[in-house]
Amino acid sequence: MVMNGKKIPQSTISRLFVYLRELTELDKINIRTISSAELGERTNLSDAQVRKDLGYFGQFGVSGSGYAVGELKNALNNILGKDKIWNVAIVGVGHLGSALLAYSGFDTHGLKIVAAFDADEKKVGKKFLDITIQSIEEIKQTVKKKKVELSILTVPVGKAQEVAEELVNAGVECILNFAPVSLNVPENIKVKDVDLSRELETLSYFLAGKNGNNKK
Amino acid sequence: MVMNGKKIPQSTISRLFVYLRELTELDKINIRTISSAELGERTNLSDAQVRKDLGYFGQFGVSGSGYAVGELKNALNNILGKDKIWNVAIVGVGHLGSALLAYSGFDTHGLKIVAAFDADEKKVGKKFLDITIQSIEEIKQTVKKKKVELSILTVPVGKAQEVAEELVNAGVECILNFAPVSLNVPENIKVKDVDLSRELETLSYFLAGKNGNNKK
DNA sequence: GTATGTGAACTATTTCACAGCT
DNA sequence: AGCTGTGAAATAGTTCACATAC
Repeated sequence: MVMNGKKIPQSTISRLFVYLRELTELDKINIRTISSAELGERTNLSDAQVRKDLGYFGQFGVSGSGYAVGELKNALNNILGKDKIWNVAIVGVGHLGSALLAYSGFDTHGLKIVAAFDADEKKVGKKFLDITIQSIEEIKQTVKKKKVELSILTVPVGKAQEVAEELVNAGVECILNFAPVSLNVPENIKVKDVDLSRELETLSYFLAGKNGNNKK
Repeated sequence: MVMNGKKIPQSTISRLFVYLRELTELDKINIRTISSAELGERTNLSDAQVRKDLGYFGQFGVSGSGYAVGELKNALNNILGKDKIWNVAIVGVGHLGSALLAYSGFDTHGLKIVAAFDADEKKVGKKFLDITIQSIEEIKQTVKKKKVELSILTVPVGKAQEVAEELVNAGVECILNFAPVSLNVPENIKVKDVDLSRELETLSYFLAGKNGNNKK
């Protein structure tokens, strides 16, 4: 992406959320200022990395003393669009899907689960907290009615492409895909893959000692 | 990492697993050869990327015709150390932990869950399939006894560092960390972070339209 | 003195492009 | 003719290092 003519790495965005989380903690325990070195220490990143990341968005620090925790927190909240609450749908209420449904952490991140879908007729109609599981056929109308903006895809590999198309068709623009398959969707749809087996496999590869180093 | 004097990107390793998965499918449906362009098509990667990745490990292709599916599959299985089965422990049997415990996909990836731990006394002793949940105190002896090589950390943020240290102390060298916190562990321990909230947050940031493009 | 902000240098990774093999 | 293998070019991302601000 581009900002003020500078290109901002995707990884910078991801780290901003980490800084924000840390700043929120610091704020709670009444720490008022922090240097890039300290913030880096707490997040396992270099001081230069912290400054560079923040530098893409403006000048938040004070030479000689560091960053004002509260101010920087607010700035990041603003930059990251955390003022808004996003409506999320979970598609596929198997083990992983129901774990995510039950996971309470999302609210604190501006994400609200408003719907859940499953192809299994036996599951349809069941309630999970305050969400009633609906059938896949109802995706389109529910996405519109509940203004779903983001969806989490936790269906089996074989169904993933098909369901993804249904979501796109219904107007969803962002998909967090847990199926270990590459989804083919239009350019304007943002897909993020989370492939748990692959993460583990990659780890085990490194464990096998076939690598030359062990750096993170 | 280094191989034949060439440096191999971490991301190449990760993609190798994707190729392997695809090749296994192709093999099942009796497709004998495939070009880098076709394999790239199926995995949403460029032909050049496919060839470059494979090129780090040797010459597997035939000019003019492509790669022999079976051969390449075997080569990758070998390179990635998928001949071995890795023993995995899950620490923290909450929603996510139990979803992973129940997730059957691991076996097909050479990963075998051999133990599960939880701090909650009420959960200790309960069985999940053929795994009995043990208390955190038993980590050290069980890791040794069951030869746990890889662990999945699904405990609350506040406990993560402490439990990670216990795992390291018990001899575990690889941790897949689901807690949204940076673990401080010795250099030789391989940690991979999977931060679900962060993935979603990053997606929502892009959804907010504050980015300049929508490329994946 | 201490810590930021930022070009410049460095490192990593991807894409290009084409010689060479079948 | 078609497709690989691979240096070279291009692009992306990180770290350095220092002038500048408080």
